[in-house]
Formats: sequence, C-alpha cells, structure tokens
Amino acid sequence: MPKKTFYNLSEEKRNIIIETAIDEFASDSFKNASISKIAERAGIAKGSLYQYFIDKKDLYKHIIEISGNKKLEYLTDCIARIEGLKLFELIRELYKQGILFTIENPKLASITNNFLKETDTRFKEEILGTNMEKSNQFFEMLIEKSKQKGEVKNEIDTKVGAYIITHLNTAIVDQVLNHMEFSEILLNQEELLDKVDKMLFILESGFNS
Amino acid sequence: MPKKTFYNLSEEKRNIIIETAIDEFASDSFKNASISKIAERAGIAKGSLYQYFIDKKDLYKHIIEISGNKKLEYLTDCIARIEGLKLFELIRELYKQGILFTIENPKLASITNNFLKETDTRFKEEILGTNMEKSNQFFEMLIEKSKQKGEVKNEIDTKVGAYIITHLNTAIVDQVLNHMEFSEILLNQEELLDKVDKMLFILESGFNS
Amino acid sequence: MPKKTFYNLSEEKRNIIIETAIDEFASDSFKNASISKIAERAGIAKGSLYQYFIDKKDLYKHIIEISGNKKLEYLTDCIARIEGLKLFELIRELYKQGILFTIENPKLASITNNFLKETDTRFKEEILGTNMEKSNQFFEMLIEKSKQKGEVKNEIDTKVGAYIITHLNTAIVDQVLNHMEFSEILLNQEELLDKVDKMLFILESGFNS
Amino acid sequence: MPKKTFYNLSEEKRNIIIETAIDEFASDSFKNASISKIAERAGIAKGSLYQYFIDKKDLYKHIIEISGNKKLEYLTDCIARIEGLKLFELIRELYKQGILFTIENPKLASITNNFLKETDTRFKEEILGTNMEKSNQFFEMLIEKSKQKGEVKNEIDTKVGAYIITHLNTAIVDQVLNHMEFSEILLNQEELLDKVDKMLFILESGFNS
DNA sequence: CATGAATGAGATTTCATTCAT
DNA sequence: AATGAATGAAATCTCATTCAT
Repeated sequence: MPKKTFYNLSEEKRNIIIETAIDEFASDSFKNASISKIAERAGIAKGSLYQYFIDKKDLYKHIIEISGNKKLEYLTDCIARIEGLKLFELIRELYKQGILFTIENPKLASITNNFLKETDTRFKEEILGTNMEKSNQFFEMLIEKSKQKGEVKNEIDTKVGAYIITHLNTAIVDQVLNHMEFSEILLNQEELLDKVDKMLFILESGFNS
Repeated sequence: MPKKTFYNLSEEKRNIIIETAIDEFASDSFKNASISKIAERAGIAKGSLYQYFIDKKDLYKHIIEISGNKKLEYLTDCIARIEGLKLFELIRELYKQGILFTIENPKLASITNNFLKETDTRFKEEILGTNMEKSNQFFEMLIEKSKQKGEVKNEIDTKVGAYIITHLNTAIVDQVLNHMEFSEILLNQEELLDKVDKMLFILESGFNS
Repeated sequence: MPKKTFYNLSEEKRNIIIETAIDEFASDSFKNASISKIAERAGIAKGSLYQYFIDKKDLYKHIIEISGNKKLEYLTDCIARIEGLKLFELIRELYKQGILFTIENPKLASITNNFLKETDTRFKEEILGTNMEKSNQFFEMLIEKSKQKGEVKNEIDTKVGAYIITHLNTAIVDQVLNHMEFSEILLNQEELLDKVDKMLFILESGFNS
Repeated sequence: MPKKTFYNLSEEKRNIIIETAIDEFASDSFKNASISKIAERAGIAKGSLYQYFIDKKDLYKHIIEISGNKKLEYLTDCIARIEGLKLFELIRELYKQGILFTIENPKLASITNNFLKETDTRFKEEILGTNMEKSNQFFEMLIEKSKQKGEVKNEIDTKVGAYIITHLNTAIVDQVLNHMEFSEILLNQEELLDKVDKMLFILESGFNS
C-alpha cells in the first residue's frame, strides 16, 4: 500500500514507476530485485521511492496486488457465467483465461508465480494479508455445488479436488512462462489449449459421476 | 563434489558441516544462504570451508546430491517391485515414500523442493548435470506400459499424464513442508496418507479404463 | 570514467579522493593497491567509492588518464615548436619536460611508469583503449622527417631508433623516481639535466650524419 | 637461502620444487604468485615448503639467485675473451648471449625481468643483498678501458654510457619475452640479432671516436 | 516533495603461515 | 621430517535505507 504521496503523482509518472518495478521484479526474485535499479531506470531519485512506498516490501506488495487485480479482470467474465456452466466447462474457461493472462502479461504472471513459490510463509502472509487460499476456496465451493447437482461423484473429497485443480493451474502457467523464455514464444496457443484439454479430459473422468 | 580435504576430516566434523549447511540452505534459497553464517554456526573458519569446497555452488551441489541419494533410498524398494504392481499401486507407494522422506528429512526435502522451483535454468543444469526431467520420463514410461497392459485408457496423453503425476507429487511434498513449519508437525501421517488416497482415487478414475 | 555522481561532489571532496587514490596507486601496483585503504584514508565509506566509480579498475583508469593529461600539459609547448627544432633539440626538450613532470608530480609519474611496466597486455589495452605505442610512433615520425632533412643518417633503422629513444626516456624517469625515493630529492635538477645532455650527446653522435 | 633441510632432500625432489616455483613465479609477480599452488603442483605438502624455506620471500630469493647464476653461465665465455675484443664486439656478444639465455630459459628471464621492474626498492635490496648495480659497474669498467685504448671518445660520460647499455639490454630481453608470449616464438633469432645490430650500429657511432 | 550522496553491514573469496600430529 | 587442516585478516563489491538540503 503506497503512501498518499504516490497518488499525488501524475498518472504518467505513477505508470512509469509501476512498469519499471514490474520489469525488475519479473526478472528477479524479491530478494535479488534492486530498488536502485528501479529508481535509476524509472528516472527518479532513489529517495523518492521511499517517499512513495515504505520500503521494498511495500512496493512489492503493491505490484502483487496489481497483478491479482489484472488477473481477476480476465476471470470475471467466466465467473459471471458460473451458473450456466458445468464444472469442467468452467474450469476449462478459467484455465484458458489464465493462459491468456499469462501470455498477455507475462511479467505479471511471472512475478505472481515466483511469489507463489516463495518458501518463507511468514513473508507470504505479510504480503497477502490473509487472502491466501482464495483460489482454493473458490474451487471448493464450485465442487460442492457440482456435487449437489450430481455432476461430480460424492466420494470425491472436496478439498483434495480443489487442491488438484489449483495446483495444476499454476503448473500450467509455469510451463507457459518457461516456454516463452525460450522464445518459442507463441508455441501457439492452440497447442497449449490442446494440452489443457488433454489434462482436463483426465481430470474430468476422475471427477465426474 | 567436495575437495579431498573434506573427506580427510573426521566424520564428526564432516557431519557438523553438512548439517549446518543443510540448515542454512533449507531456510533460504541458494542466493540468500550465507557461507559466512554456515562457517560461524559450524564453528569453523570461513577460510576452512573453502578448503573443503571450491565455492558456495560446490557446497550446494553436494547438499543437493546428498538429498537426492537419500530420497532414492526411500524409493528403491518401490521401484524394485515395479513389475508386480499396477500403475496406481506403484504411484501410491511412491507418493507415500516421498511423504515419508519429507517427514523424516524435512530440511533436505525443503532444499530439493526449493531447488526444483528455481527459475534460472542454466543454474539448475549446472548443478544437476543433465538429469533434469528424470522423474517425468520415469512416469511416462510407466504410463506407456500400463496402456499396453490395458490398465490405462489409450485416449490419455502420456506426457500430460506424467506431467500431472509429477506436479502433484511435488505439490504434496510442499504441503507437508508447510504444515510442518507450522509445527502441527505430526499432522499425523495417517491423515496425510488419507489425503493422498483421496487424490489418487480421483486420478485413478481419470486414468483407468 | 567516473559515474556522474562523482562530478556532483564538491571539488574539495573530489580532490581528496583523487589525491588519496594517487597516493595508494603510487605506492603499489594496481593489483596490490587497496580500495579499502583508499576509502579509509579518504575518510569516506567503502560503498561510496562504488557510487563514484564502477570498480577498482575504473578508478585506476581515471587516475591514469589524469596522469596522462597532466604530462601532456608539460609536453604541448615542445610539440608545438616541433617544426622549428632539430631532432635532438626537440628530444632534449621532451626529456627535460618529462623530468620536470616527474619531479613536480612524482606520484603520478610513478603510477604511469608502473603501469607501463605491467606485463598483462590485455589489462593495459583495457585501460588505455588502443593508444598504446603512441610515444613510439611519434618518435618514428620524427626520425623519418629528420632523415628527409638530412639531419639523420639514412642507414639508421627508424623503428629501432624510436625504440631506443622511448626506452631511455622511461629509464630516466625511473631513475629520477628512485633517487627521489631516497629523498636526495632535489639531487638537483641541473645535475639531472647534465646527465640527460651527456646521454643525448652519445645518441646524437650516433644518429647524426 | 634455503634451510639445511632443503639440501637433505633428494636432488630429484629439489628439482621438482625449484621447477614448480619457477613456473609459478614466471607466470605471476611475486605478490600474486601462490605458495599453495607451488606446493600442490610440486606434489608436496604446503607445510613442507616452510620446512625448506623461511617464507615466500626466501624461496623467491633462491629462484632469483638461480636465475642469476644461470645467466652468468651464458656470459662467462664472452667475459673470458674480454681482452681480445673491442668494446662493441663484446657488447654484441653479451646482448646475443642475453637473448640466447632468454630464449632458452624464458621463465627465468621473465622472473628476473619482472623483478628488475619491481618498484619497491627496499624489497629489491632485501632480495639481492647489495649486488644491484653489478651490471652497471661492469660496463663502466669496460668503457673506461676502451677510452684508454682510444676506442671510445673521451668526451663520453662513463656512467651515462654504462647506463644506456644496461637499460637497452633489459629492454631487448623484454621484447623477446613479449614476442614469445604471443607465440611467434621463434620470431627467429636472426631477425632479433638483426635488430640488435641495428641498435648497436647507432650506439657504436655514438661512442666511437 | 524531490533529491541523491552517504552509509555500513554483509556477501564471497583468497592465501601465507602456523602447528598439532 | 612430513603433513595438511586451520586460521583469520584482508580483498572487492552490493544494496536497502537514511537524511540533510
């Protein structure tokens, strides 16, 4: 959460700072990212950054938040259609949008994914507040509903099911990022979606009654 | 690969060094772990560490190797019984042994898991030589065999299947580690194995014909 | 080439740093000179030096450059009069000015001379860019001209001639420095110039037709 | 001056140590040469070196001495013929033998030349005892004799003359070494001797009456 | 608000020398 | 006499953060 001073800046300046920070955090872990480089590349004084943000962590937190919001934009449409879709239709859409988000915002996706892999749990909680596990809870809710509709086997453990779906999602994003790094950049989306379909084919047979 | 000098040390001293290094690398990534701290905590001179190991990377490599070997010990029995078991019986055993390894060697497991999450591919290859992807390939082979036996649906994509199994494996290990950190340490093994069974129940229905 | 930050410092501070660096590099070779000592003696933080210069080499390069410029100041007058003078009149002037430079800037002269003696050619080129050998080429040109004017025997090999003149020049500077070290500091200039005259007397008879 | 213990060693072992030390000192300055590397490459314990020599300097001193003696072997023949030869015939021989020594013992020559370039005069005296300047004095004596014989102009300053001859000698050796480094190794001796002749041609005209 | 110089702790690494065995 | 493990000071370099202007 930036200080007030940050919001007093012109939008243009704010954007430059954010973009530069994203660049830096995307190309390195939190610890190795350098405040000095961000200031330098953004063309502002190092001290200024400390006028806008409490410290490095604070800036990082803000970027993580931005990324979360951006990703949500990609997902809201799907989520709106939650009622009309079957569980795996929805999951397919969500995975698809997640891939789209990753391709169109690779830096943000990379930051988020790196963050998710951080070991230091205390650090993670500090950054996120408490809303870790949001994704998990969302899928739990979905599965529960689907059980009620009879779409999904009752024998399936809801938590475990949600867990699987969540983790495979981040695994996919990871793969997209890795491929992009090697600049087969557009390893074409179709191929990717094909993989997703193959993955979901397996899961679906596993979940469905 | 430590220098000769390392192996000339008393076993006791060698153990102290290894244990301390494991402690340090377990609580921080490679980059953030500190040789200085290791030396200090092990009660030896900083310079001495450089008598035993070429550099930080060399020490890290050694720890990774130790961990790999230790884990292999847990898995060899399963793997020996490869022929007699059905695919998911084997996977269950492998997951189970993986959990056991993690519970009994949480620091090593943590180091390995952190390593697997490293983004820098060049670094990873430097540490491992080339045998990345071994796990994936192993599961691909298993699935292929099971298809031939008719245990697994032919429609399933082998690579994607192996991918799922591998990733859920590391996800489980991660979860074990996280829980242990919060010192519900023995969140009892039974409960965990129960979760694994629930997970495999889903996957099995998904894979089997 | 210092960073901008260096030029933002007060002249006084800049001078202190430069003087201290000169002291250090004059009393030791590049490799053995210590950035830590420079910082300590200049009364600034070690880190600060790295705000002003990229690294040790960068600072060294700057000092070498300063020295080169200073020496050039001593020589420009002579060089301007190049046309009016006979070869050995000019050489005498150049040697003389070189001695003057050395006496008035013994530390700079020492640094330069040490640098010229460095064995590592790659290092030298890195520091100088490419203009090594400038002195040699200058004398070659002079000799060539003098041959045309009939002042110098045609049988003389131009390159070898230039080589002799260049090397005796640095030899003289060396001697001046050595004597100064033994603090017969002013072994008076006259005596020195007398030696130069004696040296040139020999060379002149050797060169002239 | 090695300790007695050194001379108790088998000649073979002594040779290995000396050769290795020569290798190391030839490829680096005194300060940067590494005792550890010498011990390692010679296949002896580091501690042993300290049984044979007081310290690094002591070993270095010994090597310098060896080099001096070796070079003397190349020169004694010339020197023996001192009476029969004219000044520049003798100088030519001495330069020639110096080049031969350098070509056949490049490492020793390199060590010696680097040593001569050392700035730290106290260090130099410590190593050499007092016999610096020996070469200079030798040439002074020669010149004096030649003056008496009427071969050399009386106007020439003996000291300055000797100085020139000495310095050009080391300059030549330096050039040989540099060329060898660039592995035009045998830039053929003839070519070199041709250069020497050209150099001496100049000097001779300068000296002779 | 903006600046950017200053800091200083801490990182990795090197190496001559000592000393117990 | 031989060994080689141990030492520890010193080297270069990095960087988040502070603070005076």
